[in-house]
Parts: sequence; C-alpha cells; structure tokens
Amino acid sequence: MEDGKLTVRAVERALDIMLCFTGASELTLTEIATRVQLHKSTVHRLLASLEGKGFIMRDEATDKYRLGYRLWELSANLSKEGDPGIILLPEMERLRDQLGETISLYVQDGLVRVRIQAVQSNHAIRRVAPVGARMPLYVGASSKVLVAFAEPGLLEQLLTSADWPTGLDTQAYLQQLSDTRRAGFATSVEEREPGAAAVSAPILDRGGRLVAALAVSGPANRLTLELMQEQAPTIMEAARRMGTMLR
Amino acid sequence: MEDGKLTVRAVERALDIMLCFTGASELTLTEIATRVQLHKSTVHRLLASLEGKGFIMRDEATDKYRLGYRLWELSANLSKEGDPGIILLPEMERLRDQLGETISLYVQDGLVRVRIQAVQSNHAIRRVAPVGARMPLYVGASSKVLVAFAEPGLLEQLLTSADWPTGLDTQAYLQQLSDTRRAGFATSVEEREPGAAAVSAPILDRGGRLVAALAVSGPANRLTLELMQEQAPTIMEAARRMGTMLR
DNA sequence: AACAAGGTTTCATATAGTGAAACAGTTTGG
DNA sequence: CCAAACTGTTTCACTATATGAAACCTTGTT
Repeated sequence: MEDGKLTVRAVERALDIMLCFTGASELTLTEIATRVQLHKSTVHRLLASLEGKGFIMRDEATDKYRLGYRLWELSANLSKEGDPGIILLPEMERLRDQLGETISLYVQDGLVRVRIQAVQSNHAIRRVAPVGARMPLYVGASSKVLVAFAEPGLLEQLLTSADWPTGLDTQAYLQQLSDTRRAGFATSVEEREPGAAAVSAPILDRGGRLVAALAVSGPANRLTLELMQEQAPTIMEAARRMGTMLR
Repeated sequence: MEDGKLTVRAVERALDIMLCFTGASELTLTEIATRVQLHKSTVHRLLASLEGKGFIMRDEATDKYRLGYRLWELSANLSKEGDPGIILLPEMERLRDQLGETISLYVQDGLVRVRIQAVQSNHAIRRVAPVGARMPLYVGASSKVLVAFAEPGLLEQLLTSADWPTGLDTQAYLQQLSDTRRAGFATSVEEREPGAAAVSAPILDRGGRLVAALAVSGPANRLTLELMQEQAPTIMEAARRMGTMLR
C-alpha cells in the first residue's frame, strides 16, 4: 500500500456511500455507483451490508435507497444527554429571546452548509429559516466561520472548486477569514441575500474542533454592523456554552 | 462463502464497532476489540477508516473513541425536513397540550429502549422523563410496543437473554404481545415503576417497519386503565401522523 | 413482444484485509 | 525507581476475501 494510511478500503467506500445522501434523500443503486465511481456490483454488496445493519433502508414505494434509522439512534449518543439538535435547542431559544432575532445552526457538508436547526424570531418581519436548507459556502457570516475554523484542506478545495465565484476578490476573502479567526466571529451584510444580515460564531468541541456555526440573522436595517459587533460577545459566549454541552 | 449473504465482512465489522457505542459513549480500543471479538490491530484499522470519514472521533482529554459528528449531519437527512427528533416535536407538544401528560419517544436499541425525545406534562405532579435515559425492554407499555412490532428475531433474543426476569410468566407475556399487535397499542400500570402508568403506540414508516414508540405517561391515579383505553385512538392517530412525517 | 433500465448473482483473479507478533508509549505499583 | 502491566500503533507474510466483468433476472415502457 502506498499512501501510508493504515485503513481499510471497503469501509471507506461504504462510508462514502452514506455520505452520498447528504443533499439527496433518495438514490438508486446506479446513481450511487456513478457518484462514488464504483461498479454496480461492488456498490450493491456494500449497500447490502449497510442495509443489514440498519444504516441504509429502502423506500418500499420507490425501491430507492435512503438512510436508515440506525443513524438516528446513534446520533442520540453523540452528546451527554442525547441528540445535539435537541440539546442545543433551549440555549438557542434563550438567545432568541435575548436578541429577538432568528437563530440558526449550520454545519459544513462538502462544499455547502446545511441549516441543521433553527428557532424563529418573533418579529413580524423576520428571516424565514427552514431546517435542512443548503446554501453555498463562499458567502454569508456562517460560511466564513465554517471555513475559517475548518481543517485547512477545505479552503483549498473551495478555491479550486468550479463553483467558486469568479468575480470574488480572493485577497480580500482570505483577509476576512483571518479576521474571523482572530475575532472569533464573523458578520455579513447583504452578502448572500439582499436585505439580510447575520453574525456567526463557531461551536467547538472539547478538542477545539469545529462542530457547527451558530448564527443570528435578520433584516439589515435592524441588524446594523454596529449592533452586530455589540452583540458578538453574547453570541460567542452562547456558542461556547453550547460547545461544552456536547462533551 | 457459506451463509449466502452477499455482503462485505469488513464493512459489517466497522458498523458493529459503531453500534458498540449505543449505551457507552466512550470506549477504548481494547474495550471495543473485546466487544466485537476481533483483534486489536483489526479494530485499529477499522477505527482509523471510520475516524478519517468523521464517523468516529477521539476525545482529546481521555484519548478514548466516541461517535463523530458526521452522524449528526446524516441523521438530519433522515426525514424530509431534517432531524426526526426535531420534526416530531411539534406533534408531541400538541399531544401533550391535548392530554396534559408527559409524552415520550422511545427507540429499541439492542435489548434496551432509549428515550430519544420527550415533552413534559404541565401538571405539578408529573413523570420526569430525561432524554437519553435507557431502560429494560421487558416491562412497560413502550417495551411491549417495541417488541411486538419489531423483527421476529428480537423476541427470541430477549427470551434467551441472561437479563430476562426469571419470575415472569412467559405465556402471559406472549399473550400481551399479540394483544398489542392486534389492538395497535399497549398499556402498563405500575409495571416498571411503582405509581406510574403509560399508553404507547408504534410509529411506523411507509414500509410498515417500526421506527419508534410514542408514549403517554403519568401517575397511575390520574392515568387509569379506562382513561388510557379511551385516549388510545388519539395516541394511535398521532403516531400514524408522525410516521407520515418521516417519509 | 421486444426493449430498456434498473437490480441481482456468479465466478476467476489477485488485491487487499487479516491476525500474530513485535514495538512504543503510559500508567500502576511494589 | 525500575519493573510490570496496561494502553495504542506498526510491520509483515499469508491467503482469505473483496473485486469488477459479464451474465442473469425483474421491472416497466414503447
């Protein structure tokens, strides 16, 4: 073996298959096979193994493959008291009540970010934030946080990606990332969405590794840059507390 | 290969390793090796593969292995709109408001059940139901539901388990299970816990497979057998609706 | 009916995963 | 303080085991 990684190929392939399902909830065998660049029979055997253990299931109606509920069971063991999405909810609600704006939780997933949990602002005019929404990783406050605190490889991947917006000033972007790392939070004003603004801070686990980005977002006329900078310490403190809840 | 299962051994082993973490949040390599009956070096390689893809991580402090946050990401893709534990919450709250008692969600996990979500009753005297709690699978309304609607293999495993209570009347127990299957719900009065009673109904996915048990529980003097039987249709209907939310 | 387009199984081949044993770090404890 | 007893990690020869091409089923479509 050349690469020096003491690892088992079949397992990595099986895990890659599971990762195909981020962004696509149902896939056929051949769709999976083309995505992971393997032959149908290989994928079929790996899927059979995954299905046997409940990590993958098949939709009765469409006969397509989807993720299995075993994953839900396991994710309940991630933190002290169960599912992180549930654990962090009270803290998010507290922050919402304190700041009055919509609170979201994002994780990086490949070259996009996913909104994994959200509590809505009580204002009449508010950002609507559906859980499960996927958005690009190159604009927005949470994107900056997710990239700035991620493993170094991600940035490189992003910059060389075909989706990278050609009009963007790379120098300025890299500066923003290092600013984010230093300050411990990021802001954005009408970056991803006209009329919207956001502040975001990283949630880190005990080892200091990035788990998710906590974000406060709302209309740009209410969330001015000054206000967001004023609120940043509160948000960072909430994110820190949330990190400790995940063990 | 003898068993006729067209499957990949290394992958099954890796998945078994992940399943070790139901019930134990942190494990050392050797602990895992003894649990799955494999040699250290094999487990080490499998763990390296799992860790590389984010399915397993290591606690910086203790250096023990634990589940990785990649599982959380994936579990958010299980249902249409994200994490099932979050999706089902509104429906559970509605049921709580309607019936006034504590609502819980259980999944079967090996030979125990795990409370994976709960909303508390508003009564002064109420069952306290911490999320993440694990309890035996041989008593209580939800246990009956989980066993009655599970794959047939589970019952056999339970009956031959060392933990099976010797004093229990197996005939009567099997009768209760078939009653549960027929009626579509189960009740329990002071079975697992003195002074407590519960009604439970299965949440099934589209394919009719068991996903979780929905339970209403409270003090036995408030939740009489008659009242529970009266409430059963409401609970079964809620469970049915919750099933459809999971696709 | 014949044809696609998906999924499933078979089978020869050599790659790729295996476990014993040796190595390297830590903590225990006498 | 050194030895013993744990951990986790790496090496290596062996062959069991996963692999992909191709053949074979099931579907639904024209």
